Amino acid sequence: MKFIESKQARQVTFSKRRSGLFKKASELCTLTGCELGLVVFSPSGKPLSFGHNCVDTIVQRFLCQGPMEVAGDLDPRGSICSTIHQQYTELCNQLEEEKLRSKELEIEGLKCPKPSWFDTPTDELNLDQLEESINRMKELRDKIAQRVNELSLMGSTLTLAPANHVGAIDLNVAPPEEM
Amino acid sequence: MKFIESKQARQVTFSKRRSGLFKKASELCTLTGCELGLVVFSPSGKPLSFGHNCVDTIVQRFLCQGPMEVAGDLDPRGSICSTIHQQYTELCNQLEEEKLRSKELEIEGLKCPKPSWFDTPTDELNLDQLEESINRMKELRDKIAQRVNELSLMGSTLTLAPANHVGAIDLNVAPPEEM
DNA sequence: AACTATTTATAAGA
DNA sequence: TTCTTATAAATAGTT
Repeated sequence: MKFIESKQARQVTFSKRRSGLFKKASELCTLTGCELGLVVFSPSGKPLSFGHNCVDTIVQRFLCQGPMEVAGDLDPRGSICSTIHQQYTELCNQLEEEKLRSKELEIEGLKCPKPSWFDTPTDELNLDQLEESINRMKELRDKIAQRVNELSLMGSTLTLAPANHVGAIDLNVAPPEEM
Repeated sequence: MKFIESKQARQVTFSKRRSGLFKKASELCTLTGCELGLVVFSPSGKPLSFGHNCVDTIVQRFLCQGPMEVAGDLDPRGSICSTIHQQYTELCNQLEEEKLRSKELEIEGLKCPKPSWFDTPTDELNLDQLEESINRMKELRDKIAQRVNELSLMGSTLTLAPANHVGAIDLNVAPPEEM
């Protein structure tokens, strides 16, 4: 038993034996209830599959994304490898996309503002840091004062609550022992 | 022709017909030079495969986690295919890793704290918000005072800069026109 | 595709 | 599982 040289005879034999093979496969399933998947690429490169639903769909999905018509006299044996190559290329693209996505998310993450000095618990600060906080409060105080003035010049109808009127706010930092 | 009820007879039939099927498949390949992949799960769930390396390894990857008996290695280019398959598997793993990384970065991004009220530009605040700022500053002032006291009780060798000594800090909110 | 001689597969029994 | 054998099925060669 060896390769049939005549292209025509080969095609006939393929046709007969392929249907025989599928029949045998089908019988095996009927008789023993086994699950089975079978893919055959014809000498002209056309994929034919048979099998239990789940197996078949998986095999088909992987091997036969689209109709695999082989143009001209290309070696049909190349078809599977070229399909694999297609899959491989697709995977490469997916990987590149994922990497890009990761990079974007990473950049986004770097934009994430660090928790404000104001929010760090006071009892974890040392004297230097406390001093820094005081200085920042001074800056903010000045800005607020400027903004209050700005709003009053604009004739805002809103006013500060009595407790926050000018001169009524004591923000001096005074240790308890001197209070 | 129907399902064989007897478990034993079914197993025997499976064994015989399975080898017959594989033989037919093999003959089809020899005679027509087609490429072919075949997977059968025995009634006991054991996967058996036949085919060209190319098809076989991929089918294995998709269908079989467990050990597998492989019959048939008709493709002399098997080593090339198995290399491609190795690369494919590796790519799959890389892709999974990337996806995991993206997911982690995404979760990290959601943890990103919102910018503190303190950091919002003063000149975008209205009187209510300014008042809120003043009140928060008062809270912070008290906490800082408490912390300064705490540190001095602990006998810290560090001290506040002269400008921030008790009584020297004027954090009163005073509009410029009254300064 | 259909026919038929021949080969091959396989069920049942061992 | 393997072997045997009677029978059934598949198929190569032909039309």
